[in-house]
Amino acid sequence: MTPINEHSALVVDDHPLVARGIAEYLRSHCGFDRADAICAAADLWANIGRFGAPTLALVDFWLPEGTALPALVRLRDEYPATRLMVISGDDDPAVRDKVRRLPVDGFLLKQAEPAVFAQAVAAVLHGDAWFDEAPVAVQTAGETRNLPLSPAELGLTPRQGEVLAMMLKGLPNKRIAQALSLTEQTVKEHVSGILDRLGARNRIDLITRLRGKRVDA
Amino acid sequence: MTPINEHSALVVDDHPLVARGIAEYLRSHCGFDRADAICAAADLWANIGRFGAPTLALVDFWLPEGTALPALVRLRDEYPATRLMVISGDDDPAVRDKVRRLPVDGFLLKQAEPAVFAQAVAAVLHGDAWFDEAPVAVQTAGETRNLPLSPAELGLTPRQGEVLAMMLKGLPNKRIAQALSLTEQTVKEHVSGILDRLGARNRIDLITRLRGKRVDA
DNA sequence: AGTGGAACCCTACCGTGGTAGGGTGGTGGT
DNA sequence: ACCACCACCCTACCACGGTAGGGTTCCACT
Repeated sequence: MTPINEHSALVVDDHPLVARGIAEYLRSHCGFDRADAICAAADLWANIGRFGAPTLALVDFWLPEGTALPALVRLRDEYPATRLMVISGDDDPAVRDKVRRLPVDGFLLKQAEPAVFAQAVAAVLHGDAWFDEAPVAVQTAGETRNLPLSPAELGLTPRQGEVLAMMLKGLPNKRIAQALSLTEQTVKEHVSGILDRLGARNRIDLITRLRGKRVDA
Repeated sequence: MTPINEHSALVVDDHPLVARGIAEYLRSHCGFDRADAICAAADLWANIGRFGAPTLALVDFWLPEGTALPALVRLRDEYPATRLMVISGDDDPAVRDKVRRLPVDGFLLKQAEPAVFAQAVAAVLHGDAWFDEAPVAVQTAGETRNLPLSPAELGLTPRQGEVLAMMLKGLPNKRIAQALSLTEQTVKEHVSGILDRLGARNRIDLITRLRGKRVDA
């Protein structure tokens, strides 16, 4: 088994190279004698069985199987001495919230600077908690992080594209009409055309089908 | 400047540790003499100015500023000898599509196995194209990759939660009613309660506001 | 015993969404 | 000159969504 003062770490992330990169960093810059990279929760238990409980476990919130929540509570439960940190790539407030209620010692965004990373790891090893603050006014995720579709690639006319874009913002026909200086009726016809082309029964069906997507002008 | 047969690489990714991890891997496993990690498109030009154009550039599709598209076309334009690969963390078909129309030499998912990574890099260096195939039946992104909200944390009654969940799927009142064995009218009242509580004018407003979110049971 | 809320049902009313079926004018292609 | 397509306008009709009244049961809390 591991000697008393040896520091070992486990990194769990579904991106093999990311896990390896972080593990490597822990070895070279954070004074760990051993750091293993793991890609699935299943391998986690196997690894612990072989090498014993690590000093620190860094676990990605999103794993291929879903969230890491069950794995985290089990880890905490079975190996209470292991320090637990959660890392995440996307800065979703809901994720922060969930993590804060979890029995873990720290939370960190993957886009953190290596120096911050080292600082956080040191703090957690020392017995302190380390929770990343939300960066101010960075509302990337939902809005910026998806590609606008062009009307053409949906088989729509330019005008239909404009109407669709406004529909997806939740605007009613009347508002669309006045925004485009049209009759409500003309808008309705564009809407009918769009629904027909995209195979949706009504605008709600359309919106839910295209949920999260955007269309440009 | 760099000697003729030396291989240098540039890795651009907004997650510092990821960039470093990949760069490290390129050095240790892919025969690169030099591999720099960069986090923003801006630093890219500075680095090239200092060390010359790299043999290979690995660029994340999503950068803090938005997509890497402008940087990619400029790279290809100004340094046509540099082999260009795009990497991405999320497997969005729209991203694949955009990349395929780009003047780049390869595309790769970050969750690829290191061995695949090495293989792809070797192929591209050799002058071949390397485009990752979409994994079959992995529809993670949109669906699985967000946390369900509980009715309670939205200030809703359990029943309202059930109705809301179905509303967000785009179901009309009538369908919801028969699914829950209710009168359409009763559903309407739940809907009114939900709209009222969440401050939405109508269900479309509601759906667009909560776009991408899910609610459980 | 009384109060309040949640869940359920009812009738009635009205605004919006969507379809049908008609029309005009402009543009690009053959 | 013709056709096809797009964009725009019109009237008329009906289904759906949502509000506003009214009501009953059951349960939890005081």
